[in-house]
Amino acid sequence: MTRTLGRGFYERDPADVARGLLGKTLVRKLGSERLEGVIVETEAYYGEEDPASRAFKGLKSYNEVMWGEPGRLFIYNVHRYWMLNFVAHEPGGVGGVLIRALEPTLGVEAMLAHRPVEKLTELTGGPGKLSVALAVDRGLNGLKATDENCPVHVLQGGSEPEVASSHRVGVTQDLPEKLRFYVKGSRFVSR
DNA sequence: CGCCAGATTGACT
DNA sequence: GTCAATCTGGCGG
Repeated sequence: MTRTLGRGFYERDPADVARGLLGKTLVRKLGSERLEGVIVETEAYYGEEDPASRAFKGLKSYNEVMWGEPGRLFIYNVHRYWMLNFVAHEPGGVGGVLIRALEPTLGVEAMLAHRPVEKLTELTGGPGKLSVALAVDRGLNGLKATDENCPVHVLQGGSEPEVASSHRVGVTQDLPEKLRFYVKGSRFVSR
């Protein structure tokens, strides 16, 4: 019997949560369909002290969930794509973890219906790609992923992969810390 | 209201 | 390598 990750998992420093999510299984329930993939790449974001964070400009209606309960979904738009994040921070803090890449394990046909591609590594190897494949959009923002009935949640257990880190991708102003984490050697990690 | 920029992607020189 | 698509919010008139 697999269980979903609870609030305690997400109520830590975002970098620890980002590392901890690697190797775990992300579940997307779509009606009667069930899509799954193993998380292979994440990035941590902090609050108003992090110039790359959506929380940098202070509390706004679109980013308010970053101040809220750890384990909720935080979804926002960049260009024409949706970014899937989990709210993660220590008690009283602000932050989140961006899911950047997955290795598809279940429901590949349904994912391909959302996002037709030749190679499987092109299906979920990037934050925008993965959201299209899993049909993630704004409508999921703020949902409690700690609830196993949530259409998006993460399972306990999984492997403990070898983790590598680097600076975050695509940000104009990064912090000195390396806040991007990925499974070493995975073909599904973006770029 | 109009214009700019962004944690992206894909098509093209 | 460059560049634009297309959505959302920030900001100035």
